[in-house]
Amino acid sequence: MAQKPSIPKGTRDFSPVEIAKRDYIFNIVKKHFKVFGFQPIETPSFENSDTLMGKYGDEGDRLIFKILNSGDFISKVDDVTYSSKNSKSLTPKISEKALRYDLTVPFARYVVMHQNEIDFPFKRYQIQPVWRADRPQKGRFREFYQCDADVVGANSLLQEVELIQLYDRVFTDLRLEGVSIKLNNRKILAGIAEVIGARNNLVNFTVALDKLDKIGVEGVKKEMLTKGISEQSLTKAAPLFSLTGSNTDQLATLKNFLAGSEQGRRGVEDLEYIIKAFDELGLQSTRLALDVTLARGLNYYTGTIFEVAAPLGVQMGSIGGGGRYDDLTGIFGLKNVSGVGISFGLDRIYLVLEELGLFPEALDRTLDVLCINFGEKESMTALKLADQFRKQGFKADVYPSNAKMQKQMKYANNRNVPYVILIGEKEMTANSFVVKNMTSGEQNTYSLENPNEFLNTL
RNA sequence: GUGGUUGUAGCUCAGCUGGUUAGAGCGCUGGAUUGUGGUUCCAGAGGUCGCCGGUUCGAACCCGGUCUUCCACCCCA
Repeated sequence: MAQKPSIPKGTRDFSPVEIAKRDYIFNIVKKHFKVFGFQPIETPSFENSDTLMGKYGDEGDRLIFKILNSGDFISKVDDVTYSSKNSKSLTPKISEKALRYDLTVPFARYVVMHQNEIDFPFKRYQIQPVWRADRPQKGRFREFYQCDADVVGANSLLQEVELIQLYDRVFTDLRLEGVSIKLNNRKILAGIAEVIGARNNLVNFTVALDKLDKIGVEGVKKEMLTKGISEQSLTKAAPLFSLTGSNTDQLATLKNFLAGSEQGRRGVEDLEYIIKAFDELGLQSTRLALDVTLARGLNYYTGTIFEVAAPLGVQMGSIGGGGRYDDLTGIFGLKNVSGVGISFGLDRIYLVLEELGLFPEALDRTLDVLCINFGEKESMTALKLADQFRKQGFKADVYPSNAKMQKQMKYANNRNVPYVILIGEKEMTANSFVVKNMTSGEQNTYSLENPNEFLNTL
């Protein structure tokens, strides 16, 4: 008996319309990647486990899909490990490969392995699926695409400025208005922790701070207290919970607040440079917003932190993120190579565009003309005509069988074909073809000698 | 990984405290219409009620497990 087929949790099939929409986004993103001078690379879908494990924190390790070794792997496990029933110690003995969790760490690995062939600064983009053994939710999948652009080997903040421009160009081109690019700096977060006396608790402090817009001031304070941050520290941090005003105003407040921390001051300088640059350069459709509560990717970001929020009113987590990491390739033995990069969350951008109805209508036009099949002789003539159309780049097809007219028309209708071509006995003798406009219902006759007369109207 | 939620026809969903043969709309197939779709009318096909087990004279409905969906945590694109 045939069983009902299914696909794993958090994965999806993509139908033709969906592919057309995905390609639409891909192509726009790619176009701008190229225009900004980025070059594409690809890396394997799976890596050696030690390349990935330990790079994303404990939480990340848990979410990495491990690949079982081939062969009789279990017999090679020593008895002690085997009977310990401890997943953490057993896993490395039965699995030495894992599915890629993001594109940044594999890129770092790539840079180290190919350092002698690469001309630095190296700007690369990469569009490939990644896998996370997460629990799915809306806009959260276990297999999804990331589109990354990173620059390695350049310390200059000019890169940050360019990456923000890149975000701006892509979202403008996608006609997605009201996107905000949130900006912060790891050095500022470290500076704050230093100033309020929570230096040893930086990660807990920032993770809690990151939730400000979600759980409110009281919620954040509560979480910080339970994570061992003192009452005095919280009192000192109070001004941060109510930062308001323009980016410049906030920077001024921060500068003051962080005067006692060298690291903090450097972070402020970084942000100041970037924000000032945009006073001069301007942005097309996005908004740049300083946000000290932003704390992403703390496991490797060391400088700038980016996060892109969908337009107000759209219920969706971040649609992009990125940052600067001074030491990423250091893990793989290459010191002093700075990197900065951004990522587009393709699947989420898709959902946002869908929700706002921003996909061009033309995307579902998968066929420009369909020729009705009237029989053997007629279909041969139709095929010749279709061939001429195809040679000129139009999407043309001939219905494969001499089915009932009604059925063929219905097929054309369901496929959203704008023009149907009829070549029957009458047309054959007159050496002509009839074009029916499926929107208006109008019909026009053209000569088979000169099909361009019709094509020129398309 | 923790807590909750969902699953009935291809799709969206009804289905009473557990009681004969599980329904609707849309879609599909055929006909009205032998060269005209999208509108209309008529007829028809299509369901192991997610899966496995239990309670019961009797289960779509109650219980347990499992898979899936969505949500809140954790974390994150």
